[in-house]
Amino acid sequence: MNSFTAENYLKALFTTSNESEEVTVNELSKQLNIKMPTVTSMMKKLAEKKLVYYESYKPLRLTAKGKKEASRIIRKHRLTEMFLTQQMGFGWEDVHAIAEQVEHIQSREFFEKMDELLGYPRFDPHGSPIPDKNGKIERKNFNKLSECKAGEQVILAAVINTSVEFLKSLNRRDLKLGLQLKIKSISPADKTMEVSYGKRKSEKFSHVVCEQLLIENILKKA
Amino acid sequence: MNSFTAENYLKALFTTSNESEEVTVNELSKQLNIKMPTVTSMMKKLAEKKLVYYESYKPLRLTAKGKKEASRIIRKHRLTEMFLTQQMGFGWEDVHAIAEQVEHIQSREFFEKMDELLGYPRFDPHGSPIPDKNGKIERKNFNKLSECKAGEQVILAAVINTSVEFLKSLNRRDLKLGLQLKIKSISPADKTMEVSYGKRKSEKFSHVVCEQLLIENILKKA
DNA sequence: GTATAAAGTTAGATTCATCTAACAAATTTA
DNA sequence: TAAATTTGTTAGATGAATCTAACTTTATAC
Repeated sequence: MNSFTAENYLKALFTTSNESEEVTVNELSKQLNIKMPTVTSMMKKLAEKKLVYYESYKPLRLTAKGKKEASRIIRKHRLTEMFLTQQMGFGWEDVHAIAEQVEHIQSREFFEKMDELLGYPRFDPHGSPIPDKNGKIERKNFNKLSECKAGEQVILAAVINTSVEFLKSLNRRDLKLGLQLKIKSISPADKTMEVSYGKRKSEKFSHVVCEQLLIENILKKA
Repeated sequence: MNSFTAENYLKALFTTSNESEEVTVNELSKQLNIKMPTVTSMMKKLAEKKLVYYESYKPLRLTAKGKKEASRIIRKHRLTEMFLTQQMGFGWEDVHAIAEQVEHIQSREFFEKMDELLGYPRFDPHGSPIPDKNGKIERKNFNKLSECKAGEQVILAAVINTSVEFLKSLNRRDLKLGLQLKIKSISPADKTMEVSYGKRKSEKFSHVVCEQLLIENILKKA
């Protein structure tokens, strides 16, 4: 089995799995844009390699080995995204497509060097955590901006939607991770939020947009 | 046909071809470590795509289109090698293996950014020319150190042998591109050269080694 | 200048990742 | 709970890249 192919299945299994760490053949098929019979047959092969648990008609689950392998790939992807923005000057909207390719490079040294040059970052340019070398992922419980109340002050910590269009729309409004946002008001009609940040004193964000933005509460000094 | 595969054939055709730009099936087969029948069948496919001229029992030749495509890949390879040494801190002995993988990445922007960050370099870390965007290659007529005479002063411009072992052996002797070498004497018995450079006042290089080192004559002021 | 060796091709097999068509199981719905 | 829908599997085909075995052409050597 081509490592490229297997890696893409593992990554999809990892990122698509719900809280119970399960994925259905159907979900995976849609995610990868590969027909179900192909997925089934690949799952059998990955099961032989002890990377997934596979039983007919049951949801799929990564084994510990599979999880480790998957997070190794996600680590490479996210380190690459970080490298592309921090060291090469790409915008956060441009890095995904390139990282999808770079993540398959087989060279421990290459990614270790990136990590070192970046100062061992813990989050990628979209705020997603970078798994450590053992596959451990820092789980921060960020809340959605849409769940905040008027008057709150929060910090933009991550974006859920990482599509080029969405990120470009955020660029147009000078929105970046780390910015402090102040919620001035929320429209009762459609939940549109009026927010101020940086030099922008009054920006309106639709509810749909607010659901794609993850925030961190500002730490209170003891 | 997978672009990865085709790219490797094109690259090999380009780098293996002699002055008359011809390569035999046998040579290509050895170069790529792929059996002759496989090469033959791939050549027929590349011929359909107008990338090579193929006629039964005749040597292979890249078309103009094929040459352009091949030098695009070599450009990506060499830019990557340069990026790895200059921007990431790798040694010249470590970059080839990584560049073999990175060269297949499909992203104009990625390589343009590298080029820009590097200041549009014209040679890679081993002294090989980096093809320009149109596939044009600067041909410098470097001479072999082995052909120099005692008393000459020259500059180390490139290495022919880019194997890890050879480059490490040069590292051990503090030899780098750009160094000025002074040929102190040549043993009549085995053509071993006694050379001085930098802080090294007397280093001996066997004839075999001297054949792997390309030099540039020092420019005389007008 | 024929015999031998080397190089190249053809034919046919294999493995991988994919597909479609047909069938089976599980889930949802009426 | 039986019918309809969705999900999943099996079987069989396809195209890509590779191989080996057998054959043909070209080059080399005596």
